[in-house]
Amino acid sequence: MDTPADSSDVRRRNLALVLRHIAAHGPCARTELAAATGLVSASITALAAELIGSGLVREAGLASSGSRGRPRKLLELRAGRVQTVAVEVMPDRLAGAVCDLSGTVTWRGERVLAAPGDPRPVAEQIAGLVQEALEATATPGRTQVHTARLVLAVPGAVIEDDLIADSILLGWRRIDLAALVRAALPAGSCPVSVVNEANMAAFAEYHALASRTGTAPRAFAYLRVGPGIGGGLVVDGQIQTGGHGMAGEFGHIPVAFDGPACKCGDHGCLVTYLGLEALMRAAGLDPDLHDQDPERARADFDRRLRAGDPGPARALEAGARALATALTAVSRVADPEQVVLGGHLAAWSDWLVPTVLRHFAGRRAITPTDEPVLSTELLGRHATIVGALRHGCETVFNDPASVPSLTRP
Amino acid sequence: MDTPADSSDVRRRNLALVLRHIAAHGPCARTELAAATGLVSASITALAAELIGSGLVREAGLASSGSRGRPRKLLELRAGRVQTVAVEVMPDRLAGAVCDLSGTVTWRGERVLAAPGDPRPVAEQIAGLVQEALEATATPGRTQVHTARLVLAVPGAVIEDDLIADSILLGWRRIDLAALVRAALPAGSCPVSVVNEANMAAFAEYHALASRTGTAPRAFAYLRVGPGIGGGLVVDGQIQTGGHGMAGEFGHIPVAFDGPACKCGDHGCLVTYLGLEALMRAAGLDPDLHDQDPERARADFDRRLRAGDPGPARALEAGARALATALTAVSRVADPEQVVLGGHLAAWSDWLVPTVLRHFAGRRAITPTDEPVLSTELLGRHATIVGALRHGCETVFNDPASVPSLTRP
DNA sequence: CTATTTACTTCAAGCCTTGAGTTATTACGC
DNA sequence: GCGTAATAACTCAAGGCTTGAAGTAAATAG
Repeated sequence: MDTPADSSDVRRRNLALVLRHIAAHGPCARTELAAATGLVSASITALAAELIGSGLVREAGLASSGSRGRPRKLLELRAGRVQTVAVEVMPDRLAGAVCDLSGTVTWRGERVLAAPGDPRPVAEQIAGLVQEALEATATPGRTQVHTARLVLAVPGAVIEDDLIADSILLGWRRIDLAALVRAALPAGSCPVSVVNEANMAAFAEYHALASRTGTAPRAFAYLRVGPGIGGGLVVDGQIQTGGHGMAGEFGHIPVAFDGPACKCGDHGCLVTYLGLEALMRAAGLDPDLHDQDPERARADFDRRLRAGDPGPARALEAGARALATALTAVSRVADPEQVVLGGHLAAWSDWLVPTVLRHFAGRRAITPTDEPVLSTELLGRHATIVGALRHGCETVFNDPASVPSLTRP
Repeated sequence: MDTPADSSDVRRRNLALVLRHIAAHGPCARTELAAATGLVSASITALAAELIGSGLVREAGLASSGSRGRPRKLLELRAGRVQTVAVEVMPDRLAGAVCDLSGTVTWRGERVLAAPGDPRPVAEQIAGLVQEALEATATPGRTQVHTARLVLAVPGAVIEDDLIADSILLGWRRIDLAALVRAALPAGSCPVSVVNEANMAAFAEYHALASRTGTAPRAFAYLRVGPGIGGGLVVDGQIQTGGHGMAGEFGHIPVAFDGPACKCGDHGCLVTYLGLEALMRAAGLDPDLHDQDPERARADFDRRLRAGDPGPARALEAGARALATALTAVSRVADPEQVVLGGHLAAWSDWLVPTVLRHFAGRRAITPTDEPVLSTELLGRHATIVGALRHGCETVFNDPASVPSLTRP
């Protein structure tokens, strides 16, 4: 913000503009790029030359448009030129993935954590998984691949740019995971970022929704209760982290100050109404099952719900009121245009959303139409890692010049 | 976001950097500017020359630093070169003010609205007040004054850049106030912006706090219940408006889904616990007094509170629980580092804040230290117009080149 | 009075975008 | 088959910007 600008910033921005257009709209000619970006064709020539030089883009044949005139030379993204590695750090295991610039996942891997509590061994296992990923995706003889970034998605608050402040789930406090992983990787490896996992899921859902509808909402919220509780806020395409890396923790929005006690120490959090354990209790099912085997508990609840058992339906009906309240709070604070529900909120949205909308409708007559549009997640379980990968790719989309020139074409 | 950049953007940014530094740190020499901005001294020479040319800055004598060497030529903000006009539109009256670039208010004026409901007459009366302001501040013979912007602060949601979507208080729906005022002003007048009034108060409090503490919080929230209910969210120095211009409406955060009915059509909004009428009712005072004379009601409540009457204290004690819940919701969504209370929340903060903090402390042992720092407003009643003026000045600080060169020195 | 130190300015160089003019490559009309 | 029009892309000088080096200005210390 307070650094001076020079012509390299201009170049960075315009390269990004061109690269983004090619990535988003598929192969296109320089003329189209000029029209779409507002740059003059001479500039496109220069920018395209640089992108071709760094291998991010390639000329992919001609497109005779039927009409007369010189045919267009199409510029195509060389997605394989860049890859991003993401690792999702869970309490008991790691999940890793690699994708190229197009977002195509080229590798997936998992690893059960040997010493979950201890940050240093975890960092070493992360580094090991990353090495495995890089070896698996290295194809000798193929184009040189530039690894843009390693993104570590953790369930915890991340502050001060990539320092994990706290993670209850992992039992960590002020752990600089990025530094630990950097130390465990060979020198000269790619840059490392640490981000919140639910925020990445939100980021992924945001982009999935944007590409489905064709327009990106200015303010967007993702709220997940299910395997993992959390969410994220995206404003103008940027993940909002807040002052302590805790923005978007929608699961712990209090919906009643005299509500049930929550594990977080507060009372009446949304999860105390919509968490699976709470739902089971409200449905008259045995909540102990949840502790023993959450997945079976979920399946059991789901089966009974779909079978027409009134207990689960009643539980969701009550939960929907809490959800409506929480979503109202989100609207009052951040006013998203669109809210996406995830986890079992998405799975059981047929029972939840109508009640929520009814609640909204009750007041829409008086207040302005400021309710968010509700929908359910598009990516589900993979959202976190997809978002983390996408987040890593943003590095390149924001600054294409960070990719070095190809030494040999 | 998707427009190309060229060297004029570089110039804009660097001019802004220099002007901001001079404005924030008082008269300073080119060498200091070079050190502070990171620009090279040759660039500072050129940038300063442009700022001097447009009259935003002037050379103000030498500063012999005591040590040897050529003395520094100080550059000083010429605050009077630019002025900003702001009008706060209230249901029954207008309040206007003019300030210069330093934020010094050079004129204040009021006008009782003749036809409050009707947008066009209101726009004409706004234009009249603005004309009055411009005539009152015009000093023939003095430096040419550039009027950078007219900012209209309204109690309502503002979307699509300066179109008022809805204002319940004014009874307006989708009124393009900026266009109406532009039409009522002489051709070639300054640009007109429409903004939410509580957001501007938040903006003012944000800057007041930042200049008092020396550092600006990354995420900041202002919450006012008093004469006018509302607030605002400032992230990285930017007012957050949300998708429908409704971000920061903290007064209508629901704190209990089965709480009292609110005028907004919802139940359990924060104002149903901390609005003055609710407080009076909870204190066992006659709530009808509030309708008749809110100011007297407030004074009455205040007197009894300070006299040790247990009723008002009890009402605030209960309200504080609601406030703690609402602030928790704000933290979960936006995670501000700092929250400023305004209106009677500020006046009675001695009764509210300890209870709120006690509530926070009850869970701090378990969750990370993500609670916002609480404080009370620094500007009070004038915050809205001060914020609106400041917002107008941002036009110039963001783009000093928008100020034309002086025709005569 | 000179040397030194510090502040500021000047100027050529390097990037970047732009606009005009040039070249490349096709289809259409005859 | 050939000239012409049309479209795409490239080349190049010009202009704006920052920069680094060299030069000038103006004080103090000895």
